Amino acid sequence: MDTGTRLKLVRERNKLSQRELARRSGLTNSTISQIEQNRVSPSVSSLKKLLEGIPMTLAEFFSFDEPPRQERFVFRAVEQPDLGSGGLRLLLVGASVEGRQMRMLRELYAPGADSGEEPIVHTEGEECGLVTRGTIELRVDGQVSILNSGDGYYFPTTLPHSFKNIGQDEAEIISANTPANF
Amino acid sequence: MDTGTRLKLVRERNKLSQRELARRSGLTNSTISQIEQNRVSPSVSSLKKLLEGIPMTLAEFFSFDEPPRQERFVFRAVEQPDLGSGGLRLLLVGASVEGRQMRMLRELYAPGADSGEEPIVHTEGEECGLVTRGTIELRVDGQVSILNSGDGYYFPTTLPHSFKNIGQDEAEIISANTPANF
DNA sequence: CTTAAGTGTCAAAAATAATGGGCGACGCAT
DNA sequence: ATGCGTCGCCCATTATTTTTGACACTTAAG
Repeated sequence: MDTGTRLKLVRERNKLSQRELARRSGLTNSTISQIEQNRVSPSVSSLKKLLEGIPMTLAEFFSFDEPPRQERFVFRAVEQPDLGSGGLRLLLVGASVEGRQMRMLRELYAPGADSGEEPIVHTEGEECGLVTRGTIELRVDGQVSILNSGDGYYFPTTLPHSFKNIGQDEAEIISANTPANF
Repeated sequence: MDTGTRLKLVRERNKLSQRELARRSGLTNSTISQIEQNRVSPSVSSLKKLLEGIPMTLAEFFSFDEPPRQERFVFRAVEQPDLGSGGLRLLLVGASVEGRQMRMLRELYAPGADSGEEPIVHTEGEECGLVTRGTIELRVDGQVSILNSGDGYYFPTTLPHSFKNIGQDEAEIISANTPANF
């Protein structure tokens, strides 16, 4: 969705006229008109001023979108695609959900299997999970922890992290992370 | 945090030089230099082009905060507070994490226990989960499904929904929802 | 009907952002 | 030391955005 349409939607939701929003933000009504028509692309500073009159943050503005439309709610075990390789299976729940905000995985580690060092490709985001079977060695930012069934974790994905099954049986983790990268 | 600093941080995290990012985004390195020094405020269209070269969305860019500072990553089973009542235990993972975006629960349903009809208080948000033990009857927006171990679900929290353990043994669900309400 | 205050839009001037070229500084190989 | 490639920054010109000051339209009141 383009910036102009988005602004118009936000403004109308708050029952503000272009002129009223102009007064509150310190810009002019003409500017707002042109932005909403996508005749110009506002500078970040201008947009920021506009949103202060709403009020709304830039983050909220850009993450604002239509409620997820979907017909399917249930994703059977056999329908979950495997994103892993080798001794590691990563089964994705809700693969077909359009525009989802989270990614939930059922992670199955063969004995000795590990996730490999994850490169820091993402500049934001959080990851959490819970061990349901087996014994996992978790490394986050240098810290090493041993997790057994029932233990959970929560960390920012900006930190280097890796998982390894140090038990003799298969280990299982249910994890969720946001945003739903790939 | 200002836009320039933010961009610089994001660019450097992805190990891109101003010129490399310029090449990828179609803008010039001079522009990037000036933006990062906050000598100019980029237009949304320019910023969008820049972020496409990262790649990153505008929403991600503006919701990017300094990495959540926290010392603890692991949350043991015994440390997880119980938010449920009656035959339902809701164990919260990462309770003490400041400003987290998700809420992960380990949900334990006694035979016959249910979650009750959840009122629609939230105008946005998503919920997903996976059944790890037992048999659950899930109702979402009138649709009824039976889920067994390994089956997952994903739906918008704007829809009415409820869970019930229809098996003879305890049932377990690992769920995550966003935003981390309450 | 007339007036006044409200709405969103438009065109030309003023202000701001983006480009293209050039600068000194750094690391690295010759 | 010299050259080479890259880094980020600076500046004058060009391109884009923002303001100014209109315009046409709608609504409600006199």
